[in-house]
Amino acid sequence: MARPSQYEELARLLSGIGAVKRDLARVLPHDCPPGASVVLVLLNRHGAMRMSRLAELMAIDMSVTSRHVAHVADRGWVAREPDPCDGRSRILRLTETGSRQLTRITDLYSQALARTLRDWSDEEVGRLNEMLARLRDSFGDCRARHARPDEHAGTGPAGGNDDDHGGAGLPARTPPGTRTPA
Amino acid sequence: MARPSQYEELARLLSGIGAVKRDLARVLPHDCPPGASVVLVLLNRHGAMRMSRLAELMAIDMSVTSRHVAHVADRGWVAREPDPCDGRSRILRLTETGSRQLTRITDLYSQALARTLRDWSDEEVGRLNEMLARLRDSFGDCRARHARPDEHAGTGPAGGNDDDHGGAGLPARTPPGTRTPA
DNA sequence: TATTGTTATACTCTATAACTATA
DNA sequence: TATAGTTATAGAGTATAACAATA
Repeated sequence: MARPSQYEELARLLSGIGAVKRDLARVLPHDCPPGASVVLVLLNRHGAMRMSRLAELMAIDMSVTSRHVAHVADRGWVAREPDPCDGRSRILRLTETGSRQLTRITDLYSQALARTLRDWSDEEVGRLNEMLARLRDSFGDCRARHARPDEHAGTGPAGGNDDDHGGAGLPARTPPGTRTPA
Repeated sequence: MARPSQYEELARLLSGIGAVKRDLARVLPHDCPPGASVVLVLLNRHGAMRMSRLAELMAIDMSVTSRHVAHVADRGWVAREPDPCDGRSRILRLTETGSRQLTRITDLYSQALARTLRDWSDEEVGRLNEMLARLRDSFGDCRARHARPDEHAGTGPAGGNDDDHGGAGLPARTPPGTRTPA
């Protein structure tokens, strides 16, 4: 348990991270905004999966996920294949074109970060990453506990380690969309 | 300079921080969303200031700042006083009511963080804060360099240390609103 | 003519709710 | 009846551009 002032400071800093994300987003191509990019990143990292699983990884509602997926599917970067196990479901898979697009945006993002963080050592960036991962985990615990292991992975271009489980869900009592009454 | 894989990891983690921020935002009162809350926090921390300075601290366009300020001014939390030095400008100042509102939202935010980060030590949260502050500074360097010291501070309820200078601005070559062509 | 701030418009992202199709 | 996914609608946040008032 930290001192209250530390929490206030953290709250303030988290708010400022928005500007960092906005700046980074500006290096992306016009037809591949952050939401679409994340779809490609996660499909590459975790392999083919269903809509619901992707929504869980992105920690957003499935309706929003559906729109992001429609965007990348329209451009041929992701294929929506029927799920042999469940007619209601669709399996999302990164296409070859999508894989090339992912390479492009990953390069752009990394170059921007390399420019901006040129005075950070590899070890320092590593420590920041660890902290952010732990922060995400602390917030995502309740939601992530229910996450099943990738059911349809393995066949895709899949990535590697599976330490990512998206990231949200409040302490446990505040259901999404519920705010303290004014 | 860090390894490219570290940058990719960081990009992925930053994207996940959005969920953390959304969760935190849900504890705020309906009539005081994040944008409005930040206005109160910054006016308390830096003291009375002009619109342009606030926009700089928030690292957003002044048109957006103007809307956030209108929101909190409508509720009596912030007063827009004429600037004796410049008829075009307005001095923003936190009111007594605004100060009480700030206390409320700070408590809500801190309590939410305390619940979520109950297994983080004070020192660990401190390290995370340092990292985030440095990250913000790395991104905000070029924009912050031009920031003048608070001109109209001192008189307000002003806070303390002035190590905050908002936070954004890309490496230097990418002007706001410019994306790599698809 | 340049600058401060406001307003109108548009875009991205998100959530809720209604709806279709399948289990 | 319950679940997977889609679509319509609404709200928060931001950026650009046009505008008013002042320097």
